[in-house]
Formats: sequence, C-alpha cells, structure tokens
Amino acid sequence: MGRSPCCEKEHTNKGAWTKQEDERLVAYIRAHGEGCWRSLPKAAGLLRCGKSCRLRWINYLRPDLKRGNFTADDDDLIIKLHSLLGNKWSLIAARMPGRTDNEIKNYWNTHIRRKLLGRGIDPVTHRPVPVNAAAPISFQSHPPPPPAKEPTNKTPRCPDLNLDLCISPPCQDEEEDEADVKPARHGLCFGCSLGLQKECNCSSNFLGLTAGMLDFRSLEMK
DNA sequence: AAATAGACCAACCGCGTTTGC
DNA sequence: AGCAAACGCGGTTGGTCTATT
Repeated sequence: MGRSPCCEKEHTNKGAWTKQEDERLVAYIRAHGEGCWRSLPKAAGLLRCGKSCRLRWINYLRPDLKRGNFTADDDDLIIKLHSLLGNKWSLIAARMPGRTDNEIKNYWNTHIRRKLLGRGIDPVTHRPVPVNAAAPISFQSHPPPPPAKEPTNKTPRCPDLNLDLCISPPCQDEEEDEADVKPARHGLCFGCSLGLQKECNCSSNFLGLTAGMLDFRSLEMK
C-alpha cells in the first residue's frame, strides 16, 4: 500500500559531493529535467538519496544561480522581506532570482543578523532593542529570557515590542529607526527604490502585500 | 610559524504538508 | 477517507577557510 520507501539509506553516500557526482547529476537533469527526485539517483547512477540530489541541484548546481557577494541593495531587500515574512526563506528566495533559500538563510545568520544587532535592531522583531540589551554586541542572539513571560513591570522597555513571532508587518505606528529598513512607507515603494519595479505591484502594494495583510499565495513564483 | 578563535557555507536532519494509492 | 511516502522547508551541524594572537 502507498509508496515505496524514499531511499535505502545504507546504500547511499553522504557528505560532500564529488565532481563526478555533480557531473552525473547535472547531465541527468539536463537530459531529463527536474522532478521525481526519488527515482533520479538510481536513474542517474548516483549513490545518493533523492533528497540529497534535490538539495545539491537547488543550492549549488542550478545554472541560474548568481553565486556571488550580496550587494547593499540585496541586504536591504532581504531585511525588508524578512521583516514582512519572517524566516520564510523560500519565500524570500523566490523574490530574489538567482539566490537560494539556503544561501539567504546562511547570509542572514552570518551577516545581517549581526549588522542589525550592531544597529541596535532586533533581527527577529526588526525593532529597536532596549539599550542595555543592544550593547555590547554579544554572540547570544537574545538575552536570556526573563523567568516569566510577562515583562517585568519596572522595565522601561519598548511597550510595543512584538515578541510573538507571528508573521505580520511590524507595528504601524512607530516612526523611529525604521527609515533605513522600511523606506517603502515613505513615498516610493521599496521595490521601486531598489530598481525592482518588475518585482513589485507598487501603489503601496509592495510584493503584492496589501496594507496590513499578508497573502503568501501572491508571493509564489510564477 | 604555529595555535586558536571566529566566520562561512555546504549538507544533513527532522518535521509539516502534499500527494498517490 | 485514511494511510503512508514524497516533497519541501527551516533549523542545525560540521568541515574548511581566514584572521588574529
């Protein structure tokens, strides 16, 4: 009943891909196209599980990958998208042609997070962190949580700090420290300001997001 | 020059969702 | 309709490279 198992783990290679394996995978996909990852390894003569083949192709071998440094514009776009979408790396990647979710995720974790923390911005909420927590920059992404969920009543912290991780546009009524990450609200659409008009629907509907509402379906790749 | 720490990134793992039977 | 496999995604790990001491 149902389907057969995904792969025989005991007969599959693991770890770094060799040049020969890459060549085989590329050759096979060039000849037969993507898809059916389950049967691909056998058909291509690879001792890998389909999952691994898919990952290797998507993250490394695909011919349309950019593979290069992220520009400042890329940074801004990622920050903006992350503020809207959270850790939905695949959705973010879908808006950045030539970039993979894994690449963006890695870049976020190694560069942008640090950058935002350095600016005193919480990389999760995209809001200013309380001064005592912002500096010095620690490698702990967040200070240890307080014993209780409720903020201690004496803390003069940002009252609107959104610590729940629901995906929604950040608070609409705050003005400070946002100009650098959210220029879209002030006139020109963010996408347009980065020269990405074709990527946006503009008219204050950046990325197909109508004001205050997220519709992931509208973000799918065509 | 060697040792160590930190940064980077490819790849794996586990889980939720989708799809085929 | 329900089960199980395939797929896709996000989090995490581990190896390698680079900078610093």
